Amino acid sequence: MALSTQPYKGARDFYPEDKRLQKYMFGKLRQVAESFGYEEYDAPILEPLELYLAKTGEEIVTEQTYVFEDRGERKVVIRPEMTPTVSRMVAAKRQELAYPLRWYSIPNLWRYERPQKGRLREHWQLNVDIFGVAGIEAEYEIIQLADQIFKSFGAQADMYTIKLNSRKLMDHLLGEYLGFDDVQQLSIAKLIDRMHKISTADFATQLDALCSPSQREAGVDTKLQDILAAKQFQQLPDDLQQHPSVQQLQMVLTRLKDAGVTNAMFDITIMRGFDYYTDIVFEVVDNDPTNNRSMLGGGRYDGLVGLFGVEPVPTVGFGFGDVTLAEFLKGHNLLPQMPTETDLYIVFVGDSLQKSQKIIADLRGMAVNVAVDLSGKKLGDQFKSADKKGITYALVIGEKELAEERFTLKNLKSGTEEQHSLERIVSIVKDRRQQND
RNA sequence: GCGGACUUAGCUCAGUUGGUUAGAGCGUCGGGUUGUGGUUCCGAAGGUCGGGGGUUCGAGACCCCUAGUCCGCCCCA
Repeated sequence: MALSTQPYKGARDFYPEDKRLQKYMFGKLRQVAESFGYEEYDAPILEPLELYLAKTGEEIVTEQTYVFEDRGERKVVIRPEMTPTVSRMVAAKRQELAYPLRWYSIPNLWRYERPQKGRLREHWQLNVDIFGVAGIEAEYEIIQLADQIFKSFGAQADMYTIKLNSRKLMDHLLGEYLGFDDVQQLSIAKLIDRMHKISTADFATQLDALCSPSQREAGVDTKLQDILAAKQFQQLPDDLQQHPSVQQLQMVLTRLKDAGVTNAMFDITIMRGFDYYTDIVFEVVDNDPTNNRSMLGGGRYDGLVGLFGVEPVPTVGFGFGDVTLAEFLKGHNLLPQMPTETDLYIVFVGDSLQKSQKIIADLRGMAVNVAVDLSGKKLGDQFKSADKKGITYALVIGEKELAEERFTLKNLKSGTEEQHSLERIVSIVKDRRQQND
């Protein structure tokens, strides 16, 4: 049995054309984050198991992460997410950092589960966080940044929707307002989370099953369904409209609108899991019905840094996975041509390779990316090879060119061919590269 | 962890109710007289039909197991 050439389950090989796409996407992400003053950080891919146990149940950690014992008998996890790590880093330097702290990273993350559409075992995820701002200015800035990412890829406002909700609102609604106990709240929250996946009738049935007989009698379940049908704040009962969390959501949405973000809306069904979020949560979903899933998600988590035994630091952040981003870009036809980094492919007539070494070095010295044909094949095959690599320009060097110090530059896309000095060739080749950027 | 579909050449696939040496297109390689490719012409290589077991005179096809891929569920950081 021969060795398998497949990559590990749920992980991807990045051939140069795949890596080019990744470089393009990450480049834009970095550019936008940095334009808002966010600084890039990184951390080890391994973390001690305890870091995740503190925040999540043991089951989810041991069943859905890569966890193992190292040679020193330490329990180690390959990080499934970045938030605990960045919280740890901030806590470690709690006193000496300048707030508000604006950080971002594009970590490689792993989760142990069965791969499916838009969800692999290994992926990259942009993480953007702002630390030290208790007010909604933080939400406003972070969501604006998220929106700017989509715009930077050329997305139109009708291609995606930014949905906001508040965990405080939901806690108040399910707890004080409707009177569900803690266990019920958790189950109902999970039910609401997958509300869009099931039919209204199924939702009603499952909700009914979670209510006590007296709650059913009082019509609590229908009351909740009515509220969940609300598309705007005005459709909420007056009591809820007066709740501070609603006021805050309204303010964030108003500010976003003023900033030209027209596709942000209130969506009471957005739950964002159920772990560390403490207040406003948000998601960006693809409007393409065939990819109707959340691409980017985040919210406020004011409690995490404090878990490390330091004064808590209010935080708002989001994560944005590379797989869902790529699907969005493909689905909406937003991917540009991504040419190779190689500017020039040098082909030889006869045995001129050795005599051309200085010319090649000079070209590289002038910041041209030069690949040299070493095949010794006939000229036509050398052109074929350059074209297959996607390189636009081929430079022919033979006895004639070496003697005249004028070289034949062939554009392989158009088929045209001209003789120029080395300096002229450098400027032509660089012009083309700038047009692509 | 559970369920469904799929797996034939490097890639995309065809292969009739089980019947001789398993096919196509694209790609790859070689050639069409030694300084011009991507279009064309000629030719070639390339497959224990995912792996193992079974039924049968005979299996790419039928049955069982197993691996992998994809799609759902659970879960979602």
